[in-house]
Amino acid sequence: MPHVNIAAMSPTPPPSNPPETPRTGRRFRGVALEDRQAERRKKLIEAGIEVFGHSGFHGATVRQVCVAAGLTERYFYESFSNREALFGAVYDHQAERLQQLILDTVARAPADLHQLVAAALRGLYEAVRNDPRLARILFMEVFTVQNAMGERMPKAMEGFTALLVGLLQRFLPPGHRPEADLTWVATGLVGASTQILTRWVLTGFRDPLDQVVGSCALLFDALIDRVTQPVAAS
Amino acid sequence: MPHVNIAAMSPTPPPSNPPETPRTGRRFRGVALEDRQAERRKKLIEAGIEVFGHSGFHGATVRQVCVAAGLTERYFYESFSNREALFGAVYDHQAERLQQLILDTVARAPADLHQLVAAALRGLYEAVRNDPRLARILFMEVFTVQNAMGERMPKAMEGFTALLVGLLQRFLPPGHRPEADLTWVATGLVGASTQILTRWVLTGFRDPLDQVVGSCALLFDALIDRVTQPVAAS
DNA sequence: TGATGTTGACAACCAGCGTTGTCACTTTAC
DNA sequence: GTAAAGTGACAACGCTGGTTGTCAACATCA
Repeated sequence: MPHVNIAAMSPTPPPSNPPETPRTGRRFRGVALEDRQAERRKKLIEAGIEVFGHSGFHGATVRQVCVAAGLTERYFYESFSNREALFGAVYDHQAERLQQLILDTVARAPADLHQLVAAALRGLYEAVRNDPRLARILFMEVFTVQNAMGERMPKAMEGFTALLVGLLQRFLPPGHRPEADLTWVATGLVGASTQILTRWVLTGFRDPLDQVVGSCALLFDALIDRVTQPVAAS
Repeated sequence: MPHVNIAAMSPTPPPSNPPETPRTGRRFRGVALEDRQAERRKKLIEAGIEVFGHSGFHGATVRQVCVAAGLTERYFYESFSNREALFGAVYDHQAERLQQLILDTVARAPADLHQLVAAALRGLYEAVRNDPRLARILFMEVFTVQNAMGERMPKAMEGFTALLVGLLQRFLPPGHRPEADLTWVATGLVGASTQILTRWVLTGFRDPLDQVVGSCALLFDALIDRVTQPVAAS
């Protein structure tokens, strides 16, 4: 058994809501208060993805989000105390999507680490190409949001990094490198992936997916080989 | 001769100002108009580094910058049309510093690519540790400034990437990889370096320089070895 | 049917900040 | 010495956007 608890990587699994949800308040158009609120919150997050992903955090206004959500400001403040709070929720939502995607790939992974890496990267890159807002929110805008992101972003990045460290430790002969070094190396690989991804987005996905994924995988493979094989020279 | 024109990498070398600078305007406290303006501009950029590096672009205000510079708003708008313009100048200034630092390392580089990479990374990381505002401005805040940065940031990143591609092409047997792939790989390595750097900054330089540089260099070395040696298996 | 919860549209308030203007004071040039 | 340029402190304007409040229309439930 590897050290990594892959399940623990999954961000805040929805607590299987207790069967007896005490529905309070008056029903409206047939739906309970909680459901209406949840529905609005969902709409706001979806609108947040759209607006933040398009205009960025600082370019977005609460009013824009509300228009996109088809709701009014009042309901914005019903679900979120301010714009930053919405961004936090949006970020978590998107990060969860990506992590889940990678975890799925890892779960039904081939035993070969190289193939596993290639598959995970491909899934990641395809997802972003299908929805470039992902990249902007997760890898660019985060940096700009002061408060929540001093916490959230490192957490998410560490999530990916830890997953990678776990994989490396699982597949590599133990004791080859101290874990601290592995963490830095994994950090670097995460950075390489995201930088390539970001540039790919910015250049309008000009180069084919295979080339981009292949180049990124080459970095992973090189590192894996290097750490796997006993040191040769120098 | 390698393809790279290293000199061309250097951003906008100051044009050796013509000997006969037609000093206009009245002298004040013994200095000419142009010199006073240049002095103020310099102070503003220095203040910009301080304020942007501390509060970020969106957290900074023109007034803050002016206070830090010991000047008034009027002189801000004398040198820069708005806050974004100042950020652009600050960014260029810092990017130039770093690029120059790396170019210096490369210039008096050992013939061994591994040692060269290690030296360059060490210089880079030391510079940032000595002035963390560098990292924030160059690797974080850029993303958040819409207009100018859609241009500037890619340019600067491409600068580093192109330098790296040039190095690889110079030291590697030619024709091993298509250049397009090399560019993506170099992009990844730049991303790895900056991600590690950023995380190092955010964790308060807890881990020792040697460890961080070593881990980052490991990625470079692994890639270099992999591309240098003829493909083994797989 | 009537009282009350719910919604939507939108005005209003408030603060911050970019930007421009005012004015007294200092330095320079003649 | 005097007029004009230069400087510094700071007020003032205008806009934008976050946040709260108003009000009429509609839905629900007794």
